[in-house]
Amino acid sequence: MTTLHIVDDDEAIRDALGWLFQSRNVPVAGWPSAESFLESWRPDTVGCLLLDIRMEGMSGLELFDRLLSKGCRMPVIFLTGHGDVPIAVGALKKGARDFVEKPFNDNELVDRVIDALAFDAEQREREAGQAGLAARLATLTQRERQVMELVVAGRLNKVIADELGISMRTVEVHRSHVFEKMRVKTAVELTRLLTGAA
Amino acid sequence: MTTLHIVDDDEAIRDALGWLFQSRNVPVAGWPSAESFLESWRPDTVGCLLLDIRMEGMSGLELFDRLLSKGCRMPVIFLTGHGDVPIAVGALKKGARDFVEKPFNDNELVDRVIDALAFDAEQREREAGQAGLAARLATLTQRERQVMELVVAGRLNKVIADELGISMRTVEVHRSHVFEKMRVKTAVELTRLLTGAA
DNA sequence: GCGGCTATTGTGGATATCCGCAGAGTCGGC
DNA sequence: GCCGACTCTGCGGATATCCACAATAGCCGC
Repeated sequence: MTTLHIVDDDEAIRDALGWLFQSRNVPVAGWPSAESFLESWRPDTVGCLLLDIRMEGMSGLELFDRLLSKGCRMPVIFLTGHGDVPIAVGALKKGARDFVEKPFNDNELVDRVIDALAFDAEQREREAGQAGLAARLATLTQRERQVMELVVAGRLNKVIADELGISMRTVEVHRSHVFEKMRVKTAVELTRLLTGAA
Repeated sequence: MTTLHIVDDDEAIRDALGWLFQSRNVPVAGWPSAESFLESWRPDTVGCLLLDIRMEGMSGLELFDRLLSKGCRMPVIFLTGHGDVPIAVGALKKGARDFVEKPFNDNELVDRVIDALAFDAEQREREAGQAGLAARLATLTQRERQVMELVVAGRLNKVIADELGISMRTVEVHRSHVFEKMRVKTAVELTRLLTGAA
């Protein structure tokens, strides 16, 4: 289980939520403002976000926007005592995970947070696989990448040789280097890797 | 542009919406109840749905559920004068396209409907490609399908022959039949077809 | 300048794939 | 019973792919 980040400018609420989640064995971190969380956020911050909408300074919605533009993919649950439908709809359409009104039912909120944390874990697992892939892709040279793209496009070696204006033999060399670096044995496996198939 | 299906038990609202959308050149069909629309719905019904939540008889939400279980993929916009946040959040999380409160702004509603119609058109375009694929897949025999799966899994012919307990030559025959029926020339192309790559 | 990386090409041989020609057995429909 | 399908198999040859061995050349850093 990873951390639930609670951003709310009301210390009493942060404390109450802190107790609630710690009693359910959900690790919690509290932040008194959108600014403070934004400052401490790093691309490798994991878990989920419980975000109050109305706060002094930056609002929860604005924090959400800023995080999105920074590439943050953590699931976000909005919490608000002033929630209205257009705001909820807008937040969800932008990609928020959930939207809960105060006063909330403790068990329900816990369920939603756990759901969001599970989603985050799954998402990171998926991305971990992609990270290894990206690392292997990074070891390819330009030429190898070109050849790889044509191989994955279904071209035969002779056609690739034509298109790149080099000999078939050279294509074979690059091709085998690609297979080795990408740790596959056939063009089909490589295609599956790059198109993200099971 | 395809049809906007308006489901609302208030004739005055249906009429008003009908005028609004017809003036914007959006074809409209009106339904006085969830039941009436559900009855007339067919898997090839296209466009988008504008659904009132509170109605005599079946509610808009229930209609949505029923349509989903029938495999309906039309984008749905909920319209309600009694909307509250939990309902909106629930509807959107179930896959509704949008959620609008009455009273609404005419231009905004039109924009959202047009957005939903465009989404529906794109979605059907994507599915059209898949339909041709499905048709070709249907022409394969059991054996050809088995061979195809192993080919796409990256196995060599000799391995496939082993796994199926048949000779390599037979695998080659099935393989070439698969290529012919699926209209591809290489295993890589076939893999791309089946994994839905660009 | 030497060593390492990249890109290039060739020869030749082992494997794999693609295909036409030929034949055979099963099963279901007319 | 014959015909059409699906399945199975072998032979041989044309292509394609995989790979070890061998070599040339430019670029970059130590």
